[in-house]
Amino acid sequence: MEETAAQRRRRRLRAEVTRRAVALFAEHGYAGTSTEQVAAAADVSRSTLFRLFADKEDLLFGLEDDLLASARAAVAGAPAGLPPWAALRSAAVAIAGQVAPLRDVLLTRERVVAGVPALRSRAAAKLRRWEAAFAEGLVAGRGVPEQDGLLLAKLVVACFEVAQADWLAGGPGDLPDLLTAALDRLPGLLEA
Amino acid sequence: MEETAAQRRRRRLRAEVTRRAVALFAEHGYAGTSTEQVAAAADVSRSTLFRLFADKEDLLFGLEDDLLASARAAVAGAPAGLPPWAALRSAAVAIAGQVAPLRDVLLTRERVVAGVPALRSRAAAKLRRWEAAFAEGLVAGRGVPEQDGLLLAKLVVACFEVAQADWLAGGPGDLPDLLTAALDRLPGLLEA
DNA sequence: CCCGATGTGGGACTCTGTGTCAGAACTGGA
DNA sequence: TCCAGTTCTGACACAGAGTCCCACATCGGG
Repeated sequence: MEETAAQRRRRRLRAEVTRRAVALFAEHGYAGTSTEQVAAAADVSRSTLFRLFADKEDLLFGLEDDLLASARAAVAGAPAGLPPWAALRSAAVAIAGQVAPLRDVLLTRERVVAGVPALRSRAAAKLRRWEAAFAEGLVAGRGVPEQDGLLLAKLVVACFEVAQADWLAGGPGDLPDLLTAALDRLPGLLEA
Repeated sequence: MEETAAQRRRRRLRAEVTRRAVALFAEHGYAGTSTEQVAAAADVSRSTLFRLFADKEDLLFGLEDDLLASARAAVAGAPAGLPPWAALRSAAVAIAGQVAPLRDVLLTRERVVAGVPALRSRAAAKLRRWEAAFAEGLVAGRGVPEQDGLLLAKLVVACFEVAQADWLAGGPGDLPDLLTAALDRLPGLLEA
């Protein structure tokens, strides 16, 4: 099943609407921007808006969904000889490289999300989907026990999160390097 | 500042309303239960309901808030000689002991939350508040660097979560033991 | 050219969450 | 005991989110 023309149009429309919505939120605040205003700014009806996005929050979090699938694949597809943790590391670093070009959008979103508890919940949920994706890659592609897979995934996402916060805040180096540094710090922390 | 009579009454009222709300949600589903029905079942007005709880979701998640503060204290108050990770471990195991008697309520809640994405977001956010509490205990009470504290907190919460899932699902042993087991498994996972 | 399927806009509706307001209940003090 | 100030409560009105339904446009295949 290739990708139909309709699907392609839908994706482009989603991306465009997202772009304008984030801009509006950044300017007038999240609560201060109604879905009607977003719809108007994006030249669609409110009906269509809710057909494209599950809810208002989805306007902010629908961006990196493509990467989720590739995360799962990257874990499962790592060299077969690698032990689980090493495979996970390499996959995470690879994803980090793909996240890099999104820095500006992520920064803007971060600023909007920070002030709204409901959005921070949603962000947390998003991270759990990352955990699930990594875990599934380990379990399905490498036969890692389910509990161990989930635990490992949580570890790597925790490092990712810390590294990304550092990176967005303007820390030195690019995201993959910061992530590697965080991952390397892990064993030492458990001993101390 | 002792606790005023008004504060005590408010807490008891909150607990009672929560009890009835969870029961309603379990019976008719979360979406299928309006805040008006909850208010009626709890013999308060809708106004009062929203004065007691921030929002509808809070009816499910306001239960363990007391434990959050005690988590922070438990970390900061662990024996001064203990290294950070060991202090964190002992605090977490202590908290696990206090969670144990809530098993039934937690199970009911789990069943309601499982089917509603928005509630799962909220649950994720709740876990992050635990992370923040543990991290703050480490940073404020023991001078651990902020990033390390957050990372360690995430590790311990990840273990807690895995252990609690196991415990609620009927795994063998009580929560503190399961938590200890998960914590012990951590170093091995990083090497393999 | 027609026809069914899919996408879109419009509008009505329910429910959540906020704000206001008047009155009830409780407080400490004369 | 009564009074004045404060706090709590219920009733109501309102804006916005999200759902539903229907009429209309648009498009690809016979």
